[in-house]
Amino acid sequence: MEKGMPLTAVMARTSRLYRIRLNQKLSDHNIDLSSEMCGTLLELGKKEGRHQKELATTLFKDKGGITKLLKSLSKRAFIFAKADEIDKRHKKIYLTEKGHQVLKKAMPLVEEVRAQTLNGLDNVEIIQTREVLEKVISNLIE
Amino acid sequence: MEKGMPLTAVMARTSRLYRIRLNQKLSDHNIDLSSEMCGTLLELGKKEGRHQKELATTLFKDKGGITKLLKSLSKRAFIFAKADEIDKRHKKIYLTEKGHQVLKKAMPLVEEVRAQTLNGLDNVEIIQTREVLEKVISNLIE
DNA sequence: TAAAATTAGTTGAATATTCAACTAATTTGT
DNA sequence: ACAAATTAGTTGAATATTCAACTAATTTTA
Repeated sequence: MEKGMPLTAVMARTSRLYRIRLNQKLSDHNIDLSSEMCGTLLELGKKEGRHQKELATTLFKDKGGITKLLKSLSKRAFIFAKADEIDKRHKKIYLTEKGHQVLKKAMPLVEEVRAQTLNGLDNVEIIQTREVLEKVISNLIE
Repeated sequence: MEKGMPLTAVMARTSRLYRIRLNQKLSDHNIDLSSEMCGTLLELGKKEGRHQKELATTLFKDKGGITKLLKSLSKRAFIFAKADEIDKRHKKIYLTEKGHQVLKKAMPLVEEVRAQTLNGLDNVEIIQTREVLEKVISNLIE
């Protein structure tokens, strides 16, 4: 890797490579999910019926982005939405049975890629790296 | 930031935020460049006449991606291409006069955003973080 | 040297990102 | 109560990402 490359470029490259690896792993197992879709199902797996807005925040998507992502997942019949009866601006998002099934198949693959990603790193390195990235994030947020 | 969030998600978020900041800074100064286009001009500023393929490698784009990026820059008349007379498969890429001018305006803004990004980090942190990211990259490359 | 493999680049499709304009529902301020 | 502001979500446009199919030029190899 080039010495002068900015840290942000190294980060961008790393996250792109991670995404490629996970996409590949899922596709190798004939799972019709992108890594972003997969991340969304993982969040829904933790707790269903969450508001679309809350999912967007958790997944760091803007509101346009989450709309498109959920549309892809709906098209594949992995999720469905209900209006929140109390505040009709909100949509509550649920996994379908098919969504539960695909998530169950995807989870160990996500874990495999995560393990590959962190292979040979000790906890101290991981924690310190997170701390630096979080400092950078707070520098970049207003 | 959520404790359980994977390191790769933190990286993705960080590089997205960086890109947003730079896009914003450029647009605030009425510079018609995205952060990716800007990065491309910066590379060309170091050395012109480079092969498209070489630029792609340096910028971590695939060949489809670099084609589209260079097309955007051509449309704005910031670059032009010549066929390599020795190996006609290659295209050599150059900055136009307009490209040189916009690069000159953009450079200090890139430097501002870089400084903002790294504000409060010491060199040791930056170097260690790069090392961790490079380990992750080598884990993810085959 | 002719066929096969490789390399550089283009294009199109699907997804992803970012932003701005828009609608609809709810909350706030007076 | 009602106008104004806010909030959730959709849509469309431009850019960006990833991959696969394709062309054209060059190199390998048998």
